[in-house]
Amino acid sequence: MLEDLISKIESQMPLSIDAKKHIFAIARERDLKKGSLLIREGNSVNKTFFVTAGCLRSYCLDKNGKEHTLQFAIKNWWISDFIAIYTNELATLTVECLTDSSVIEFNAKELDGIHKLFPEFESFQRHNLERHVVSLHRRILNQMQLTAEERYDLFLEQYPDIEQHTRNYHIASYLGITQQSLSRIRVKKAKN
Amino acid sequence: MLEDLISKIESQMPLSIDAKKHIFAIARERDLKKGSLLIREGNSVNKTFFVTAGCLRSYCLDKNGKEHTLQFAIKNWWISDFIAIYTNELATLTVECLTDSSVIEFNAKELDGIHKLFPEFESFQRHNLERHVVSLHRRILNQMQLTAEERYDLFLEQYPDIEQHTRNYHIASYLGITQQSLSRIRVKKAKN
DNA sequence: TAGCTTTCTTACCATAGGGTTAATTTTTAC
DNA sequence: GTAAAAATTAACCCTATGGTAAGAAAGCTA
Repeated sequence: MLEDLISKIESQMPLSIDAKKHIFAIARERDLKKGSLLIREGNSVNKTFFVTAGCLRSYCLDKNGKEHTLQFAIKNWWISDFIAIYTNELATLTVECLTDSSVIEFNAKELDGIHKLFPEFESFQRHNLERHVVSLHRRILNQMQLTAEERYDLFLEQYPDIEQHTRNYHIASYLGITQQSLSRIRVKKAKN
Repeated sequence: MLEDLISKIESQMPLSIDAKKHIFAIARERDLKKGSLLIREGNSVNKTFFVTAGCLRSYCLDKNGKEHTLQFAIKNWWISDFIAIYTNELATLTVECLTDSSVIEFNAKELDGIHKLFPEFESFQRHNLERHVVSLHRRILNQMQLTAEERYDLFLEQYPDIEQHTRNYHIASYLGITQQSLSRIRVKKAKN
């Protein structure tokens, strides 16, 4: 529901009536079935999604057809193909609903342009971009310095409830291992 | 030299005399010896660096004392510990000069605050943040879907002149492999 | 509930890359 | 320019993870 987004914004900044109205005007609520694709590799992209229920992921296919999950998104997270959005290139990612989900859909340019109409959004958006940078830096560092098992532990911490919604091979493809390796790790952990 | 930065900015946006003066006022030119550390893990960080000559890198140490290079920076690149800058946490990275280098040092908050005095910087800074996000996304995807050899090829493309400045183990620690593995890859490529 | 489909586990062997050490080459420092 | 230090290569074997395939379990569908 749109109220989820409004309260998320209001937890970070005061929101005028007019600004709220504008958000209502450019937002589109969508309910989606498990398996729906919001963005498809190779298509043009101009939408960003705020998740209000369910679970989605973005992934790419490598030249051998193997999937690599870049991001999961649950309630109150944003998801899109940010490479495509920020570079105006075609999508290299696919965004898929892992469960029945509800999202708020925005035209990325309209959303991005809010600060032109409502300058109070300027630092809010800047701050979100900075946090995005931080989370990506962290992901890179974790991938470099942690073992597959440590990355799995961290995943369970960071996404405590997501395991119910995802297939093992989704998690494996996020961790950068095969589902067989993940299965081995789970067996090993169950023994301890 | 500061002129390098000015012309880099002017290649992306018009720059008023006043704005230029302001940049001169908050910038500090520094010449550094090979091996100097600009940021040390564990210390507080409030500086960002624009490289005008030489070559630097940022890296972290894992719990086994192994180095992992997050970024290289050559002429016209920015480098810092962006996690620390954007979260106000202590540095998790170390920034090191790989060669004698020249940088322009900024207080990160002052640099970031330019758009408050000169609003024309707002979209410039936003755009830089977006490009930062894109490059990090790309790094993650490359690390996930390419082999060590493919990542090395890409590295040579992206940093064509950097090999002269860096030790093999710097490159290996950027690629996520050991220097022995990199050595093997180089031998293999030399044979073809 | 039965039957079908998908996912998960297990076991096998294969392989990329890691760790250690020693020999060689390159760089640094005097 | 030479000696010392550091980096690279090479060879060894080791380990974590991958690929394939088969069986077990779970989830859907009728």
